[in-house]
Amino acid sequence: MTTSRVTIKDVAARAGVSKGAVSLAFNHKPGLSEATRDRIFEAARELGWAPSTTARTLAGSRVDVVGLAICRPARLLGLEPFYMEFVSGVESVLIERSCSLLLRLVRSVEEEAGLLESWWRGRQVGGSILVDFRLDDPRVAAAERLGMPVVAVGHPSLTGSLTSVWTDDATAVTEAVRYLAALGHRRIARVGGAAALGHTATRTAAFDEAARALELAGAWQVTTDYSGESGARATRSLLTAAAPDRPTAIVYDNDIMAVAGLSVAAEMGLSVPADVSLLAWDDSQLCRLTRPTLSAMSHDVHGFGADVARTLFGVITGKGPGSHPVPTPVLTPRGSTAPPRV
Amino acid sequence: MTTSRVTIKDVAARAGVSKGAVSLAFNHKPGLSEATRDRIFEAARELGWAPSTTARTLAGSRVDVVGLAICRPARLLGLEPFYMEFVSGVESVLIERSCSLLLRLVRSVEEEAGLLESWWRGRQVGGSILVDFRLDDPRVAAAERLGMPVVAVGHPSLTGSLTSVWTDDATAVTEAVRYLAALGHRRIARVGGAAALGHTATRTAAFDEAARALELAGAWQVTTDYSGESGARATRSLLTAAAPDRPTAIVYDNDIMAVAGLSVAAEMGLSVPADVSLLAWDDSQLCRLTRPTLSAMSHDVHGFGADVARTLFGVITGKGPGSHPVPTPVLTPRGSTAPPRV
DNA sequence: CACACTCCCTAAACCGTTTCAGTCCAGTCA
DNA sequence: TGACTGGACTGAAACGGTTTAGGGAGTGTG
Repeated sequence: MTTSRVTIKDVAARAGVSKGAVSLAFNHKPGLSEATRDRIFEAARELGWAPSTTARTLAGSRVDVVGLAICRPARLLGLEPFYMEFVSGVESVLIERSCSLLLRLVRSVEEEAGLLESWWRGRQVGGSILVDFRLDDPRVAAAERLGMPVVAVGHPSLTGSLTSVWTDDATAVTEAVRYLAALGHRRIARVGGAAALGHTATRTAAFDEAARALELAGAWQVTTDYSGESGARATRSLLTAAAPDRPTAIVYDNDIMAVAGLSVAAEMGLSVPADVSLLAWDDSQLCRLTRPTLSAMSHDVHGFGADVARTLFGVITGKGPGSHPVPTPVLTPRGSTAPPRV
Repeated sequence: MTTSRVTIKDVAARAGVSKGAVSLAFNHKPGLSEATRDRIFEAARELGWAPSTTARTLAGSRVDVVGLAICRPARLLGLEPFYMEFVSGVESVLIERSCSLLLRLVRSVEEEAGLLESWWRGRQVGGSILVDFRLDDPRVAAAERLGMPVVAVGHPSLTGSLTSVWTDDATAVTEAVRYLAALGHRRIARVGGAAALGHTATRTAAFDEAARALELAGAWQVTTDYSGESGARATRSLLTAAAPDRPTAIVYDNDIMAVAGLSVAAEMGLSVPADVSLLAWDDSQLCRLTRPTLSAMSHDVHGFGADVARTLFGVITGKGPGSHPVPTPVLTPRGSTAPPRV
């Protein structure tokens, strides 16, 4: 049984002031004596009142909701530790601005572009976070046209004039390949993520370049859908070649596929790392739970999410477009990488 | 460059009707001729107008947002495939009602109870989904007091008068233990989840009861925080006992801990399933990626989320409280369970 | 003493919808 | 013909805040 909703008017009456005064107090704006201010807060506390964000939004002040749409098949989403960790990072900074996160799962970037427009026109969000950029992503044009504050998580080459936050995938891939080469590997493969994704293309190009620069004897790349099954299938196909033509090291684009690869190697009677070295990406707890433990290119996804959120607030408050690189993933060697058996 | 926002007034003007008429048309309410209706939609299409949800909410119609607060340490969240899959199930039904999900990570259920109140008072959400019930959970009283439409994901014994959706954990645990006993195991352990959680208590009680009923020679239970590290630690401690006193089968409360357990067994030179059988819970893709593959108590988390969302809509539209069991997890035997070595 | 200048605070307009009491009009019936 | 009915549509009042022009009181100045 709720008593009829308490509004700003009740608070004003109780404090013996006008609605406007209450509004000023709650927005920490000048023009009120300290005594009045206190009286207002006291009244609000007694009545258990907090301003209605809906009314506040309608009246034209800021919108304290930020949007995040994710476009991946539901089946794969659950398994990617990345997103939840990213979201928790985003939340950590939203919370201190008392903002909320509007989360939406979509089936295509086109749908997401439409969603963005309706969010923005309907003033449902004050800004949005865009992830998983494709080449020629329609969201870039949509956000630019709407003049909507967004932060694009992806390399500036993919995100047009939008403010972007990105990890240097090219350098990370290069470092991964160099590391394996330094261990003595000459035949290296990479099991990539979704081909449609921009950062997959970046990594693919960087891998090619690194392989060329190091004059590797063999370099393979395949793209997948990030699922464990795909990772297993890709690994199986890479490892069926006879020993001299087989890769001696495989780099994966996430850790799920690396775990799957580990399992396939065992199934094929190959020992890791003696017969084949495995290197994961997006280092989550999972990499420390396997036998052997998985070496990985690890980065701080939580902190990444926080950076993105902070950058979005910058854009919302009118900061011009910019490009914000975050620290490159660093190599964390564990038990799955070693020099190849001679 | 956005042109000044287009509102219902513009649409009304263009269609040559009043604002009220446009409202009627867009809410599919009677009182308008077919011709007028068409004219209105046409005008709206030309202007690219959609009603502002903010104004709509303020004007007192329904709120098309549902809340979900999750209370687990950020570090663990990322790894639990459960939540993202659950969320994707929830979304699948929200989408067809064109609703959105307001997601919030909180640090305690007390904080969540407060959040619930501010969400409800501020009309930010039309209802909420409550997960991870504790014993004597403060959210029950909060939701009851506010008269807020919520669905509680948890056993009715924990959720007071709230509408609940729940899996029959007791039966599932019993089935798991029976299965292992049927294979010939007489010494069985369980590595449970967080002790504070209601369903952990349910499972613990059911395990005790099953062990008693089957007159097992040994039964162990520990609670953890669901993390891989904890799972590993618990497993290590269970398996250090000398052979005759050691459990020959271990049941885990999620799959991350089971994976960790598998790795610990290998580290201790024990073979799975010959020396020890392992049974996971919350069957995700992960269980098929290990060597051996993990047997699990599996259930359809996506469908579960969808059920919960549908139930919430029922509550929002005034359906009285109820208790909705969903299918009990079923045993999916794979490579990690077998009769004990004699 | 008149004037300007501050400082607090109020009143009213406004945000973009929904809702509801009416108005208007064509049609039916006695 | 006049009374009544019902359908189509309008106008204005909410909804709960923010914003801003301006009013009144107090202080310093010439």
